[in-house]
Amino acid sequence: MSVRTRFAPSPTGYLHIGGVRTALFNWLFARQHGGQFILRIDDTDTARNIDEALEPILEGLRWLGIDWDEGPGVGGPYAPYYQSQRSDRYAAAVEKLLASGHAYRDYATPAELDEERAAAQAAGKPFLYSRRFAAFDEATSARYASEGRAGVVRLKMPREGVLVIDDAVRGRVEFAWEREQDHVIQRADGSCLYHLATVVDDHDLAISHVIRAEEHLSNTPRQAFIAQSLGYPLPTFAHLPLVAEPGSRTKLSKRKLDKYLKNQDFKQIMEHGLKIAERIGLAPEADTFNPVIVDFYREVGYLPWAIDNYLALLGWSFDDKTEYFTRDDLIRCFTLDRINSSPASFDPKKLWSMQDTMMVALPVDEKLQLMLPFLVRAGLLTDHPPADAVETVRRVIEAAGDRLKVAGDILIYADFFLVDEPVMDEDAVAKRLAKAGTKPLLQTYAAAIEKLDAFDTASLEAALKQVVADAGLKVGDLVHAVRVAVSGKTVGPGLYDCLVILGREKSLARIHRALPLCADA
RNA sequence: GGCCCCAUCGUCUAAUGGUUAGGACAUCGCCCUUUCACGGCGGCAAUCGGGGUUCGAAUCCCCGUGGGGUCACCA
Repeated sequence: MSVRTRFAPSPTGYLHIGGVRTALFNWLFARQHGGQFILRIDDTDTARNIDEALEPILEGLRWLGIDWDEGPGVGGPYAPYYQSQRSDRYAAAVEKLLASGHAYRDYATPAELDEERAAAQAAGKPFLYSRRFAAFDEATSARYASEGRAGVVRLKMPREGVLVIDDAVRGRVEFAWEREQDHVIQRADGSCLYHLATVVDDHDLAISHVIRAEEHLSNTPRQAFIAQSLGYPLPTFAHLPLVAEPGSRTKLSKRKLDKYLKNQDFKQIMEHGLKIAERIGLAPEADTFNPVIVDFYREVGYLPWAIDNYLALLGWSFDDKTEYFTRDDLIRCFTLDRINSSPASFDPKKLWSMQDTMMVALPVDEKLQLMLPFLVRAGLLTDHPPADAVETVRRVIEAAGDRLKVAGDILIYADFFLVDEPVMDEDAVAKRLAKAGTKPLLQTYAAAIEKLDAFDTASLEAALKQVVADAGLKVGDLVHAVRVAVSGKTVGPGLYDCLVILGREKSLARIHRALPLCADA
């Protein structure tokens, strides 16, 4: 039997980092076995704007390189891949379950159900529906209907025995049938619910392995019941450990951003992202600008494979040492039996570190291609920048070296090269230029580099050392001042690299322009 | 609360009965250094508790304890 896995997102408008981990594991498993990875859209509930709410999810997956063999955009032999378009299959399954006595029509009102639930709770007993308004034949149905009651279809769960699931991650798991509710599978309006739909689809699409998060483990009995009642063989289940909050074991949730921001590591990642977002005019208040959502990383300029690689290690490991994988290596190494069963908390610092390592290793040309769009969006470059501007950026990237952690960092390191006049940071000026004695030093250095034969890093450095030596001072007394004078800030690539990239003329102009900011001494 | 799952450094994890319990991130110290960053060297740091089984337990069993998930006409 060929391996077929699926990722079945609901069109919610965003791709959750935990969802990506699930998708990734399904994808890896399918790729390793030469099987198919299917994308199915579980939209049984949401009726409106599916396209709009789905696009960010598809885009996120594409960006991450998680490609699907069947599903939206690519079609496939089992189309359609939207649950909203498969309702006739579900209706047929419901009829079959009704006919075989595995389900029944129920006419209890929500209030009557609440009453039973409250009574059970008062008695300290687990709630189990009495089936008081169940209709097992047409006549009873008709009678309830004539009373104005609306009917749903419920599963008629077994009330004895145990279900044994052999989970690929957790091993043998047992459930007592008597603890299972008579879940609703079809609403009063005839539409079907998730559990029914997912079982029918997994069977119809010939899914061999259902790899999903642990939160679905307790849903498994009702799904197994539906499958068995319909005569379907059970797929292999693999329940993944939850992706938990930083420093905790609670499920990671998009809505708890405020809480996570109290975590220093998380906060740092967010604030760094915000700094970049601000420069490219992104609305940081946007719902999706959140490190729990994949969009955040794409917009800030992370490398997609860094996300994949990091996420692969959340709940899975290859051995005691290997942490960095190429795409092919990961596909080759991945196995279900090395998936962990305890929750794994999301550590933004570890992700950052992998991102850092991968970005450093990236060839300059590739960095350039990733970074240019950020400069365009920030208005520092035009849509089709002239070759000399691109060359400047390339030289900045080389000079900045490993200071560039994400593509968006180019905005912090390249901005002052690309404008006529750098923005002078007040604190930087106060700290490095306003000091007494700085002005004559700068003037002397300006005069020295004006006369330099070769305007290169070695000559610039030698000249600077000569100037401070003549004045009986230290390198630090001048180098910081020059940096602020030409760039407006205290941090950046190596100073001599900056001067060379700017060129003699601009460097001199900037130093002269900064002189009035110095204290008169 | 019922049911289910889980339990090794702060975090991700390795060790599938025999290791001084290993690695990575974070952290701390030192070195390098014109800023920032990188890098180098070193340090701190864990088997939840109690009983068994065994020559021997992080590993197997039981009981506690703790954490988590789930209990919808959501997915």
